[in-house]
Amino acid sequence: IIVTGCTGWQGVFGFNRKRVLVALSGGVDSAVAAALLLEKGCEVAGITFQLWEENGAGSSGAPYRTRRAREAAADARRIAETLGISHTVVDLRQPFAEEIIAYFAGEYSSGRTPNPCVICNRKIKFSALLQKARELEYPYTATGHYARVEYGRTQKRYLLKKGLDPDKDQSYMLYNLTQEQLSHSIFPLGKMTKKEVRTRARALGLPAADRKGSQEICFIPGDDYRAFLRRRGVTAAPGPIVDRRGRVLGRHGGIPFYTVGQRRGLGLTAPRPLYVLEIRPADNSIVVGEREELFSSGAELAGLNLIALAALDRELEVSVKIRYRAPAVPALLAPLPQERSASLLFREPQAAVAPGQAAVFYRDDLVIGGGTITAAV
RNA sequence: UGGGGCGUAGCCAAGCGGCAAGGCACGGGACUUUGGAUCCCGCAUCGUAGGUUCGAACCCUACCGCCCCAG
Repeated sequence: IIVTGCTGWQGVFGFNRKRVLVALSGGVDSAVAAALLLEKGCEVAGITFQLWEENGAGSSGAPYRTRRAREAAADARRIAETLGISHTVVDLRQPFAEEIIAYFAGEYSSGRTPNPCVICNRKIKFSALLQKARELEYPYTATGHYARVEYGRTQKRYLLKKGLDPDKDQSYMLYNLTQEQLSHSIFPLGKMTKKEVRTRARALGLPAADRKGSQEICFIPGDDYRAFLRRRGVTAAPGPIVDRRGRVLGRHGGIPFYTVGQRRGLGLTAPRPLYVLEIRPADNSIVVGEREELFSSGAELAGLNLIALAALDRELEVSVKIRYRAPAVPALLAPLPQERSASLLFREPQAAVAPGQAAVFYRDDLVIGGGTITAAV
């Protein structure tokens, strides 16, 4: 197994910088990442971020998940002990609530479908990780993500690449990272498969080795984001559900509780399944239609973050992921006049292009960049 | 009371003589660092009782229930 470990980085950063601060989530991946760095002779310290904890009993059947969240730090500590490395816990609940939770609720309230992890990685996790690394004088940071970083000599930029395990690749979630963040990042699992990671974890006797990876949004117990929003007092004014022709088919319980592409939970009767095509905050309506109506030929993006390019100054053939769990599809990426904006034209129409979601574009394994979908075209 | 219509799973709803579509909802599983996305699997003997028929949810009769029109 080849690991993008410290050795590979010495050429770039000099010789005696082998101190790595590893973010330990309490799960297998980050634990193995830390272990691999140790094997490479790095001086490793572990850090765990406390992002969220819901106080008070959740609504239906949430206690299990809630407890899990609370135990994550304890799990991480146990892992650190097993590995024989130091470990600190950093409380980021305040900034997390202000940045991520607020964004999350705000987006849903506006009829968009947020991707909190993408924002969190940039603004919270990697930001705090780098800051802590500086404080503690660790030149490198590492996480258990399935992705790769390289320095591109021709581009003179730090490049993000897909993880080699096609089933686990998490580069999508990292497209929003800054050059600064990438320049310090090591992803020890970038060339490994999940299976290999589990095997290593077992061999190392890591506590979390066989635990099933449960990855709901880290702050949503039981995967019920709607209940979460209600608990946070998100208001929901019921409104009409209409079809493309404007016929009223039913009522919805409030725009925040729906997402483009959604099929379940509409409570409508039709010969064929109905999907949410569009959410219109302007008149508080939700437009539904059949599967075929869900396809769009393109999308508009804002908040562009480029990784492999300094600027997008011409059209570019790329493959793009419209959502995390979707294959990359061919598309034409073109700059738009507005700052950090671009348009995408899919080679084949794509289903459920949801405003708020991230579009990440690639050339082969290389992440070119990404942006937030503002509209389906 | 007379005339007409209807009664299919929790809901909506196909079928109109040959082994009960589909959707919603529900249950289970897969997937999983966004999204009640996606993907699998499960889920009724057809208001009741008879009759006709090799065979009925589909035809006939009676009853029960509901709806509309008439007075």
